[in-house]
Amino acid sequence: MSTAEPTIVTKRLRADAVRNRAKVLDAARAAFAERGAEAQMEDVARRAGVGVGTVYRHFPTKQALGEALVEERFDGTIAFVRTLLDDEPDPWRALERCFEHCAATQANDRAWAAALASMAGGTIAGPREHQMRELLALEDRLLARARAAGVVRDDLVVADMPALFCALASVVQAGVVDWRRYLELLLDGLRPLPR
Amino acid sequence: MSTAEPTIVTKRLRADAVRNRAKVLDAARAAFAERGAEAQMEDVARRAGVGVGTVYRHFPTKQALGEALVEERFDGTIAFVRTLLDDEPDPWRALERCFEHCAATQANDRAWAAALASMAGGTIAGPREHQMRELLALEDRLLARARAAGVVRDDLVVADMPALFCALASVVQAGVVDWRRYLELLLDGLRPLPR
DNA sequence: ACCTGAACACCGTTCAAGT
DNA sequence: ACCTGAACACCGTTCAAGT
Repeated sequence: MSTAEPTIVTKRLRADAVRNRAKVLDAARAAFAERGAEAQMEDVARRAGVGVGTVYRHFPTKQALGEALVEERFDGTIAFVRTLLDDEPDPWRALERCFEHCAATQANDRAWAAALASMAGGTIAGPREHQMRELLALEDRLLARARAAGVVRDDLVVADMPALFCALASVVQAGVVDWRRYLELLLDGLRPLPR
Repeated sequence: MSTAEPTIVTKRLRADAVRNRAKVLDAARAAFAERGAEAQMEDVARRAGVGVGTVYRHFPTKQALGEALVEERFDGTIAFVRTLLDDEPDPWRALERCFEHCAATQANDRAWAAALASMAGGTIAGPREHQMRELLALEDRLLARARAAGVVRDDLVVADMPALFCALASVVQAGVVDWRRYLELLLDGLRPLPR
C-alpha cells in the first residue's frame, strides 16, 4: 500500500540530447494527435528532424512514446480537476465541466481519446495506473459533493466513472457529428432518479 | 434515391471452393472474435487449413474479410430488431432489449464491437452504410413507439442512436468489469425529463 | 478454376559505425 | 554520450507454379 510517487530518474542529458528530446515530443504530439496509433515512427523522426534511432534512444518503443504523451494529458486533466474542486462552488457544474474538459481535449487528440477509451474501459492496471487512480480519487470527491447536494442519482459511485469516460471518449474519438449532444444525454442521465 | 438491395453476384463455385470459403469464414469468425483487428491472415489460413492465397482468393483484403463478418452481425441484429417490432408489445422493453442484444453479442466478438464503435461513431458512410441505415430505420420505429408511449424523453431522436451505440460498444469492447451497469445508466438516462 | 506458399512491401525496431 | 540510417523482423498482400 505504498503511496510513493513514481520514481523519476532525471539523468543529466547532454544539451543536444535535451533539445532532441523536446523536438521528438513536439513532433510526436502532432503526429499522435492527428493519427492516433496509426502515427509512424519514421514520420515522427522526420517531423522532428532527427534519425529514427534518436527517437528510439529517448523512447524504447512507439507504445512508450504514446504513453509519455498520454501521461502529459493525465497531468493536465488531474490539475484541471483539482482547480474544479478548489474553485467551482457548484457541485453539478464541477462534474459537468470535468466531463466537458475531457471531451474537448480529446476532440483535438486522437491518441488521448483512444487511451482514455481503452484505459478507462479495460482494467485500470497498466502503465498509467497511478494517474488513473489519482484522477478517480478526485472524481470521487466531485461525486461525493454532488451526491451530498442531491444533484445526481444517489446510487452513482466512482466505480461508474471509468465506463462513462470510456463511453464519452469513444464518441468523441469516433468523430460523431456532435459529441456535445451525447454529453448532454450522458449528463442528464446522471440526475436523480426517478425522473 | 434507389431502394434496390445490394446486388449479390453468386458465381457458381467449384465444390472445393465452396468448402474452403466456409472454412475460411469459420476460422475468421473465431480469430476476429478473439483478437479483433489484431487477427492475422496467416493465422486465419492456418485455422482454416488452407494457404493464405486461398483466403485472399475469397476476400481481397483483411479489411474485406472483417467486413463480411460484420455484415453477418448486422443481418442478425436487423432480424432481431424486426422481431422486437413484431413481438414485443412493451415499447420500453423493446428498446431495452435492443441495446441489450447488441451488447451481449459484442461481449463475445471484439471485431463486432469495434465495428459498431467506429461505424456508429464516425460518419455513417462506408461499406456497411446500407445496413446501418436499415438498422437506424428500425430504431426509428422503436423510438417513435417509445416516445408516443411517453416512456422516453421526448427530445430523443434516431440521430442520437449512433452515439449511444458507439458508447455502449466501446464500453463492452473495453472489457469493463460490468457493462450491464453502464447499460442501466444509459437506459435510465433515456427516460423522460425532468427526473 | 482453384490452390499453394515463397517472395515482396511496409513499418516497428536494432545496432554498427560515426561524431 | 549521443546520433544516424541501413538492416532486420513481422505481417499484409501478390503471383508464378502446381493440381
